[in-house]
Parts: sequence; structure tokens; C-alpha cells
Amino acid sequence: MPRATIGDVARVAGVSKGTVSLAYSGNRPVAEETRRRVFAAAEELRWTPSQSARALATSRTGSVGLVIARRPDVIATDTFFPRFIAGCESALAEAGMGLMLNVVADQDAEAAVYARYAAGRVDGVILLDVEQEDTRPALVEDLGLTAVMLTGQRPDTGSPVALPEVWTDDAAAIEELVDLLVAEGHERIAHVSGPLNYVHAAARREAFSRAVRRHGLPADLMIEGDFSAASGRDATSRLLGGPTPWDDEGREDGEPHGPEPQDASAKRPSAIVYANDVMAIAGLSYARSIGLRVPEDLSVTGFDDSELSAHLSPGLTSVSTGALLRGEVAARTLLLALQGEAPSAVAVEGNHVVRRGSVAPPPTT
Amino acid sequence: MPRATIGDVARVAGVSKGTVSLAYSGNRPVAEETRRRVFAAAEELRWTPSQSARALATSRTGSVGLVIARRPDVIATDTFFPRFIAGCESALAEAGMGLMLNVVADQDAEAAVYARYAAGRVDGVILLDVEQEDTRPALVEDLGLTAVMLTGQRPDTGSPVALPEVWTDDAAAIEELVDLLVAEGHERIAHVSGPLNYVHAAARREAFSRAVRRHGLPADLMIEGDFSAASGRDATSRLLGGPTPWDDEGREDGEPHGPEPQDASAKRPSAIVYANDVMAIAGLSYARSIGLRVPEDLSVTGFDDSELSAHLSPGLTSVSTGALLRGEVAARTLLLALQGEAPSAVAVEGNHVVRRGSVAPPPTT
DNA sequence: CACGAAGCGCAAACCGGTTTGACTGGTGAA
DNA sequence: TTCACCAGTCAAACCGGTTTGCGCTTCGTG
Repeated sequence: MPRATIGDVARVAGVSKGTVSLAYSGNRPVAEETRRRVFAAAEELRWTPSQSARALATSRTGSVGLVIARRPDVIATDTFFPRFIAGCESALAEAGMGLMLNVVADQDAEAAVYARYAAGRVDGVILLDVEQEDTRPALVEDLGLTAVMLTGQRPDTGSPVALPEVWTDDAAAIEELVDLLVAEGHERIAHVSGPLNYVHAAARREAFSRAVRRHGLPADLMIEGDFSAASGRDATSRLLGGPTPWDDEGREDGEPHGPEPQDASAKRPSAIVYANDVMAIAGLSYARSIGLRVPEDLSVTGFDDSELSAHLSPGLTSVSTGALLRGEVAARTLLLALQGEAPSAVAVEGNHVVRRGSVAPPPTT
Repeated sequence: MPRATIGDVARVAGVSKGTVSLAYSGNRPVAEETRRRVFAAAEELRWTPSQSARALATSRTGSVGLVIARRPDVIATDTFFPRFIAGCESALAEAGMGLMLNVVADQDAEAAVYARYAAGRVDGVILLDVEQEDTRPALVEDLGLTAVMLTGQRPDTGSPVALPEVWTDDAAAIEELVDLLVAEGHERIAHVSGPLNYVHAAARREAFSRAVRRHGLPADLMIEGDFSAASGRDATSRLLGGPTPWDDEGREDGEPHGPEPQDASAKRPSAIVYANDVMAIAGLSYARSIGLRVPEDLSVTGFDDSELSAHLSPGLTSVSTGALLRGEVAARTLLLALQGEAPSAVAVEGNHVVRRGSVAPPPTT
């Protein structure tokens, strides 16, 4: 037996299709008695309005889209996305909306997805991993998609295309981590960042650099990673091991050419601030594998605070980011935007440093 | 400017709406010359068929649904889902289909999602984490949703509601792990399973039990975990630590009441087979925190082989499951089912044991 | 030259809802 | 009594595609 339609309900209830619709939407008053008959008929026939028909008539699909453009192995280990998505879900489900998810390899594929989205698949999108010269805001604007962006810093009010931003102050958390390490006595602190084309990664690195210099320490130990375990290990290997562990990009001050390190272990960092937990765990493991003890010889910190980090030994000092909450707020903001009530920016408090055993005073030489 | 419609394209191309549709679908031949004019007009107007309208007309939404019913913290750390989803995506994108994702807390919520799905949101669904007495096959059948299930063992042909199954032989991988440990000389091997209401978790535990007994070893060290890091740690603590580290459920043979352990360390396992990597890593960390060395004092193995596991030290011996491939096959199978060409079962080869440093011979006492 | 068969394209019906202008009967005020 | 008004309902148009019955051309063949 095919699904019941609004026509069937109307017939059973002895009213017209329009009245059934009105009874449900409440867009116009319907007599109480009539409403009851309609509901009874609908229940009897187990009728639920067809989303497809409704979408066509209202030109609203009732779902929002989310594109994740990262390598599968990074997505798999990064704990941010699943929690963020779960958070989105809770807000969307409440509003009866659906979430359309796409995992793509590169920017071209992402653009293609938005094009498909715009052809009546979703009403709006949430943009993640915003880049410096991000073409997506203009693209979605052009496609007529409502959008919000998730970022890690206070919105720059002078941006050309202003989408609503849901932001968290990542810089403050990084500075707090650095302060913590300095308070423990560390003087050579390194940073393994995420891909610097991401605004959030660049901002965290910038915050790191600032914090370190504020304490009068050199900000020359910065390596760009890509959030994968492999890159965490490689970066750590360069920081702790070979003759020239740091990359040139680290030298933002533009010193012409610093002195070559006399003694590797003297230049070796006593603490490393990683841009996510996965790189931190991989780095920590690498350090151990070459005979260093954590935290006695090396302190490490992560970012994102996955459940696993709490159950390592030593536990990983990290930044709890409230990914769930951010997802919820992002989705809620998008829903507002879809109603035309878009706030230009929403701050999400959620970052806080969680201190665990992976941080201790540096070894005394 | 509003989006162009098929009517606009028809007008510009000088043909009727129907012809435009036919030119695109190829459901009936259209003259080459006409087709060109239609395509040119479409391109000029930047027209893409409205998915909503098409969905209404064809009663196919062009997307499939996936519901994940697990606790957010477990979803966040488990690396299976992201990879599985990425795999689905690649197959779906190829067919121009979308993926609708829902993360829910419990079974009731999951049922509600399927009800919404059935109201014209998706054409079919993929069922994960199948349980013993799973009500979902009957439910989705009743709702008229096409579905496939992902399982970890050869389909039981006698099941009442037979949905197409995409399966992998998890049991063989577990047996291989046990064989490996036994070959190293281990005689007390423990297992920390997933939640036993899941068929795959129960099957893996069953396989473990079988393998251990096949080697003439006792299968009394089995604890039920829930895939979270916390449960991995707790289970390990019970196995290695206290006076009665094993739970009664472990005694499947029904021995009335075994002898109390004389010496805790004698009864202590020298190897632990965990049902996923996260529990294994947490367990490994716990073991270390109480002074045991891995792998010298304790060998551990995981399941799922996340990228992180390869970069720990020691590396975690695990089972690579080809989650990406399974997602791809699951999606492809669902697409077939939607065309009415449903195979009753598809086997996915993908499991293979990856040996790393976390396994070594047991300590000699 | 006549006729049947293709080949093509049109127009209209249809999918299942939402929206709105018009119609109805009943009420209260003038 | 008349009339304006209001609440409540209906019928029809509409959203933007797909599908199909039918008619018009054009061609090949006897």
C-alpha cells in the first residue's frame, strides 16, 4: 500500500487539502473541532507530510550541509569532527532539520558539492577550516546558500564578505598553555602547528609566538604539521633529533642567520606545544622511543582534549574545546540565519586548559 | 535573480519542458541538434535541475541515511566511523547521491529518525551496530525504506527479515591474533570486548573464546567494555590489579566456582586482546602506570588500526579493517538495492593483522 | 505514388504539498 | 431589517521537475 497523501487525509476528515495543511501549520486559524478531525484522520492513515513535496512548495529543503575537506586519515583520528557533528545534530533535530554530510578530498570537490547543495539539497551550510583567502564565502553567496563560519578568533570586522561567524578564542588558550610552561621553568618551548593555510592554525601559531616572546623567550622553534600522527612524529623528530630541527619559516623576526647550535641538547626544547592531541600523542611516543622521559625530560601539551588523552599515562595536558557546544551553537546560528535573523558573530566560551601529568618542570642541567 | 527553471531553459532553447527533461535523462532519444541547443541554453542560464522538484516527481530523494547511535565520547575516539563515512561518500558522490547523517543517543531516537527519513528524506539507510534482537530491520521494512546492514560475520541465512548484508570476517582476525600470541608463548590471554548487545562484539568475543580453547588454554579472562578509553582502563585495572579481576560472565563453561587465585601475578594475563584501539591504548597506558612494561611484561593488541596506533611506541599490534572500503561497498550495495538488484550478502575482504611492537614473548617467571 | 514505420517533439497530466483570493454562514451594530 | 465584518473553509494556482499519449514529419519500400 502506498503512503497516504494529504488528499487521503482530507477525504477521511471531510475537509479540503488546504484545510489539512492549515491545521498542521497553523498559518491560519482552524476550528478546534476541524483540527481534531484532521489529526484523527492523519493518525488513522499514519500520514506524515512528504518532505519532498513540502520542499518543492516552500523551496526549503529542511536540511543543512556540512563539508569536511581533509584527508581520511586525519579525519579518522581527529576527535573534533565527530563531536562537532553530534553537537550540530542535537540543535538540528530539535528543529526537525536534517544534516547532510560530505567528505571530500580537495577544494574543487568541495566547490562541486556546494553547487549540488544549491540545487535544492540544503538550505544552508556551515563552513569549517576557514583559510586566509577563502573563496567559499563568495561561492556560497553566489550560489544563494545561507552560511555561517566556524572560526578560532574574534571576527575581523573589515572582511569583504561578511558571513556570521561562530568563534572561540583559541589564542587565549594557547597563551595560557605557554604561561603554564613558563611558570614551570621552561625556557625553550616549541610549537607544532596545524597547516598554516587554515586561519585557526595560523592564529594559534601566532598566539604561541606572541606568548613566548612576551616572556622574553625566542620564538624560533615552530614547525608546521598537518594534524596527522605522522606529522606529529616527524616534527618531533626534527625538534629533538637532527642537526637543524627547526624550519626557516619559524624565524619570523627575520634574523639574518642565527648561530649554528653548538650543542644539540642545549638547543633542544624542553616543552612542545602541539596543535592537536593526535600530534601530541605521536610526538610523546616518539620522544619516548628515543629514550626521553615524559614529563621529566620533555613536557608536552595537546589541543582538543579527546577522551583518550585523559587515559594515557601520563595524562596529556590539553585544551578542552567544547566541540559539542560549538556544533550546537553553529547549527543554531545557521537556523537563525535561515530565518533572516543572522547575528554577525557569536562567541562560544568553551576553551579551557586541562592540566595533566604530561607537564612538569624542565630537567635541571 | 531567482534560479532558472526548466521552463526558462525550454524557452531559450525553443523547445518544450519535456524535451529538456528528455535531453538530460536520455529516457527517450532526442535529436543531436536539439540536445545541443538545450545544453547551450542550460549552460547560459546556469541551470541545474532542482533536486526538490525531481524528488517529488520521481519519488526518489537522491540521498541515503546513516544513523549512529553511540555516546558522543565513544564516537569521538572511535576511528571507524569517520573512515566508514568517507568510504560511503566516495561511492555516493560518484552516483550523485547525498549522505544524511544523524547522531542519536538511544534506540527510541533512532526509530524517530527513521520515521522522518521515511517521509521523503532518504531512499535508503545503512544499519550499523546490529544487535541480537534488532528491531530495526522490521522497522525500516515497515516504513518502506530500502536498507543494508553492516556486520562482522557471515550472514545467518535463517534470519526472519533478510536485509542485504555487507560483512567482514572479524572472527578470523581475532583468531589470528590469538594464534600469534600463543605462538609467542602466551598462556594467559585476556579479552576486553565491546558491548555484548552488539552482534559484532559478541562474535569477536566468541571467536576469542574459541581460539583460546582450541589451544587448550582457559577462556576465563573476558571482560565487557564499551569501546571507550575509560572502559579500557577499568577493564585493564580489573585484569591486572585487584583480587578478582575477571567478571563472572567470563565463565561460559559454567564451572561452579573455580579456585581462588593463590597468587595474583600468576593468574594475571600476559597478553590482552582489546576489541578496539582506543581501549587498547588506554589499557596499555594503565599497565605502564602501574609499573608494567609493554611489551616485556604485557603484550596488547587492538582492533581497527587507527593511524595513531602506528605512531605510538611501541606501535600497537592491531587489525586493519579497511573501514574505508567497507563504507564504499556498503554504499554501493545500497545503491544496487535501490535499483532492485539487491545481492543478499557481500563479503568484504579487508581485515588483516598488522603486527607492531606491542606484542612480544611473555616474561619468563 | 501510397502507405507504414520510425523519429521527434509537444502538451498535459502528475507528484504532494502550500498559499491565497473568494465564498459562506453567522453575529453584532446601526 | 440591513449591512459590515469575521471566522472558517474551499478551490485553484503554484512549486519545478518527469512521464506519456499523441500528432506531425520524414523516410524507405513495394
